[in-house]
Amino acid sequence: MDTYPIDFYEQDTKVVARHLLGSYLVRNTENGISENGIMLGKITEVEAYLGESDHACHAFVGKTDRTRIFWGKPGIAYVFLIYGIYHCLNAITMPEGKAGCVLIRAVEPLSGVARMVKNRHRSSSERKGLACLTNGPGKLCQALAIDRSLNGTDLTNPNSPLYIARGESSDSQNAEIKITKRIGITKAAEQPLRYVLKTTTSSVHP
DNA sequence: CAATAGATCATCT
DNA sequence: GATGATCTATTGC
Repeated sequence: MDTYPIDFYEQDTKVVARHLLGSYLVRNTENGISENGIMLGKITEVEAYLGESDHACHAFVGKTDRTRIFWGKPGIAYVFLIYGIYHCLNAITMPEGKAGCVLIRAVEPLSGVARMVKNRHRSSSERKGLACLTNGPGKLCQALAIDRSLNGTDLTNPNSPLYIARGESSDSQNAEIKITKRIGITKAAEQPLRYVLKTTTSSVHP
């Protein structure tokens, strides 16, 4: 699978966000034993966080131990703990020296699904089916075993335990993308910076 | 079904 | 000592 080069992530955060839709999130847990340590999902929902000027972005507060990564190399994973329980995965964007990131909010499970179910091991999630397995930032991190130990991972390197690979048609996606306000934030909540793939296999009425 | 309370901790003041 | 870029379980119509 082809990863994106660094200059892909150097683009404007909104551009990167839009193009990450339809790309693949690959988790390689490489236990050295079985080659089936790979879990794979298609990115279906993201949000853009625009750096120092964006009140909702962690980088808004300036450089601290936690946020310094924002101004570093693009194409790097920023993983943080939220509400003391769940993790969120972001890809750092913009050239070195400028802050920005894209939050991965949802993926469609494609490979290694059994392991994802196991990682989540909620009895209720088995009842609700696959649709509820990775359709939230905290959920997908749980399913793909993503935690703060992966903070700083190079997402452009296919040898990383976690990386992002190109989708099939990054061109003709414009018509399939829905843009809405970001979810779950209290600051700068009005801006339309959430990007959703319309091809949501709507799972209604269980 | 819609609304909401509670879990739980790294980070920053 | 307060605060979340969330999720689940529970309550109340």
